[in-house]
Amino acid sequence: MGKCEQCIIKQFNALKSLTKDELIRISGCKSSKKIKKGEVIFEEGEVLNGVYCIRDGICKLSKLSENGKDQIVKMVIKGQLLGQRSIISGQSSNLQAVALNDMEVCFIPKNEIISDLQRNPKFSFDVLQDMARDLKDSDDIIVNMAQKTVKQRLAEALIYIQENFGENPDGTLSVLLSREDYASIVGTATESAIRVLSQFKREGLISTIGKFIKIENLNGLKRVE
Amino acid sequence: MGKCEQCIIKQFNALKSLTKDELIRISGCKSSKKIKKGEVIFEEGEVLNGVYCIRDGICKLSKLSENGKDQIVKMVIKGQLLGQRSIISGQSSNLQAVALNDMEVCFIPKNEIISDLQRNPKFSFDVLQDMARDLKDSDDIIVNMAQKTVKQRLAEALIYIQENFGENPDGTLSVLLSREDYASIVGTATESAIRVLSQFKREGLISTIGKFIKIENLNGLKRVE
DNA sequence: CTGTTGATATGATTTTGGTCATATTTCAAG
DNA sequence: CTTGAAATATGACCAAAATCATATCAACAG
Repeated sequence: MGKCEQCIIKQFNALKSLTKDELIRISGCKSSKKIKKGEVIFEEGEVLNGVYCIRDGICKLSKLSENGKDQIVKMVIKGQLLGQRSIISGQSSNLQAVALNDMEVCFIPKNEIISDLQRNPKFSFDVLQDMARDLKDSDDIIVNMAQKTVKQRLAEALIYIQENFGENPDGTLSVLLSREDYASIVGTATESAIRVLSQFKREGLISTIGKFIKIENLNGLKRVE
Repeated sequence: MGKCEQCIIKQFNALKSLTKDELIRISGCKSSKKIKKGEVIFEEGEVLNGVYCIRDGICKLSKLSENGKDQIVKMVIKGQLLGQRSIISGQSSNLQAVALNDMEVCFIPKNEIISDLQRNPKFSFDVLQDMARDLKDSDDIIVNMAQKTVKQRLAEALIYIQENFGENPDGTLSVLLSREDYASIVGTATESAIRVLSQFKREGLISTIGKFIKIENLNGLKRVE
């Protein structure tokens, strides 16, 4: 099993602020897991016993609405930590996590994280900064949900995905999402998401290669009204 | 000027975790302010030089959308801290803060808060917990915005305001909001908010006494579809 | 008391997007 | 290669909510 002290993934998250000793201790109690695409990492309402450090892959965090539809709230990618919020609040998770592609994660037990948070101010400040960023992102999402049209939100989602999760060699978005996932990100009906994507394609804003989507006209997408 | 060590307001926020020494130091550099209803506490994009501890009153945090409409993202009330997020992230504020009634606040300089965060793990863990709670609330708001109707959102807003901000002796909601504010909370047009409130009144779910709203049928509001 | 202003209210119309129905395509299992 | 299931696509229709147009009301300065 890999050693946290030597793992480069930690550069991308708050674990980088841990001391060598703390990392060695984590190394000793962490466990590595492989998670297949579509697999549930944790359920809404489940009590988490630790956090996941994502070594590879992407997952979606979603919440079931009262009307029975799933709403994707956030996507978490390689390098980021998953589950801090629940660990810190001590509450059960308010979101479900599902792998969007094959993932590799390290599971770090709750006690270890909590004691590091209480011992290492630099680490806890780093986590604070992560959460502050998340909070800002959430504010933006709320405003977009409330004030923008489905077309605008979908255009922005495509841009966001390209900018944050990267593209394949052929220029297509590296994350493969179903139309239902897109609908669930922008908070609309699956049919509406399909319709809007078809329209974007007709207008030359995007193209598709197999199941993958490629942004053809970034500025056009940004100007969607 | 009041002394933080003796102030009871701090019981309601993370400042309760500071030591007596730390509180005395804050007392020495804080400043008290009175803010009139409608006054702007800070603007979107403004760099904050500290946090506000709210001794009395309520304010709204809103963000200007690209379509020119203001979206209320959060309301902050007596006992809570205002501006932590910006101080922690080191970025300018992404929200505007406006007093909803006359307020009394204490302004605590940034440096003092930051150094306490880095020195006192209990304090920083408390702030972490606050932010974790906020993050969960934001998730819920996102899901509601995406999946519920204007009528449902407005009904929930009324219930939320009653439960969290209390009521006057006559049973009316203690926070006085304009129809425009209600629209801005649920993310709809002012006319729509007015229409829905009128409908609620016609159906006996709420009543009005002067400018104040009174919830007459809580269960009815909860069942709104 | 009157005129002005901003908030509230309501009607008429249009737009957006949800729902339901039905094809079509894709892909994997047999 | 067929068959069946799931994902994608598209049309028709309907409901929710935005927009535009007025009207009414409350508060207040002059």
